[in-house]
Amino acid sequence: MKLRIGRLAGETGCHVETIRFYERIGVLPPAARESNNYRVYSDSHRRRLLYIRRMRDLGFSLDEVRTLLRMIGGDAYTCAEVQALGQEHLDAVRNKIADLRRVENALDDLVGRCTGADTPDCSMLEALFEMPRE
Amino acid sequence: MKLRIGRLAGETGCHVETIRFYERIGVLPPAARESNNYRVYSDSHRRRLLYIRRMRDLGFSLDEVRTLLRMIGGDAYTCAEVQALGQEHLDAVRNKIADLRRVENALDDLVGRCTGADTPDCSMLEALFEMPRE
DNA sequence: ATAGACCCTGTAGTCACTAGAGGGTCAACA
DNA sequence: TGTTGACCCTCTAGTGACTACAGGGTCTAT
Repeated sequence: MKLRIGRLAGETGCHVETIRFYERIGVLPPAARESNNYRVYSDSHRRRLLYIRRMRDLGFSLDEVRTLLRMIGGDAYTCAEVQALGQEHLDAVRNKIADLRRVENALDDLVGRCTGADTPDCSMLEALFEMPRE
Repeated sequence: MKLRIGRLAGETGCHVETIRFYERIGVLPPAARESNNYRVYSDSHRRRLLYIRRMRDLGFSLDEVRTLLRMIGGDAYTCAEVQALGQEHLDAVRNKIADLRRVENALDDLVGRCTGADTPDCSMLEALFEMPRE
C-alpha cells in the first residue's frame, strides 16, 4: 500500500531519478513524507505514474501528458477533443515512419555498395558525396 | 567561389547559426576571415558542409559524422569498417521503425475507440488506464 | 562500530541545435 | 550627411526528457 520511491520505481519500470523529476516538473503530485523526509507513495500515485509511462511509451510529450492528465482530472473535455489529440499524434508518428523508411532505403542502397573488403576505397563514402539533398 | 556565411547557408539549406555551431564543435574547419572579421568560405567548405548535412539527413550522429569525416580525411580505413558503421546505423533505423509501428498500431486502436462525440466520456482515456506496459 | 542499502537536495551534463542580447560593418538612398 | 536595413560578430542560455554526480542523511544488520 505505502511504498517508498525505490519500490515504486521497481514496480513501474521507472528510474528513481525520473520519479523525482516528474514530481519537480509537476506531472506527478508531491509525495507525502515520512518523519525522515523519505517520500511515501500510495496506490493512486502508482496508477498515475503507470498512466504517464504508458503515454510516454506511445510517444506523447510531457506537455501532452499534462493535458491528458488535466482532462482525466475532472476538467471539462469532450471525447472529440481527446480524439483530435490522439489523431494528431498518430499522424505525427506516421510521418516519422515515412521519413525513416526513406532513410532506410537510402542507407540500404549505400551499404549495398560496399564490397566489405579490407581495402581503403569505399563506394559508400563516394556515393555520399554525390547524393542530392531533398 | 568565395562566399560569406549567409550565402553558404542559403546554398546548403543550413542555418547560419548551425554553420557557426559546426565550426565551434570542430566538425567544420574554421573559416578564413575578411579584414572586418567576417567568415569567408571556399568551395571545399561548401562540399564538406553538404556532406555533413547529407549524413545528418541519414540520421548519423555528429559523432559518427566526425568518424566518417576522419576516414575521408585520409586516415587509414577499410571499406569493411565503413560498411560496419553503415550497417549498424541501418539496424538502428530498422529497430526504430519497428518500435514506431507498434506505437502506430496501439494508437490507431486507441483513437478508433473514440466516438468523437461532444460528450465528456472517452473510451480512449479509459483504455489507456487498462493498457499493459511491455 | 561499521558496512551497505537505501534515501535526500541541488547542480550540471547529454544531443543538436535554436534564440536572443548587444553590438559592429557596409551599401544605398533622401 | 544621416539613417535605414541587411548583413555580420561573440557569448550565453534555452529546448526535452531525462541522467549522473557530489555531498550528504538514515536505517538495519553484523
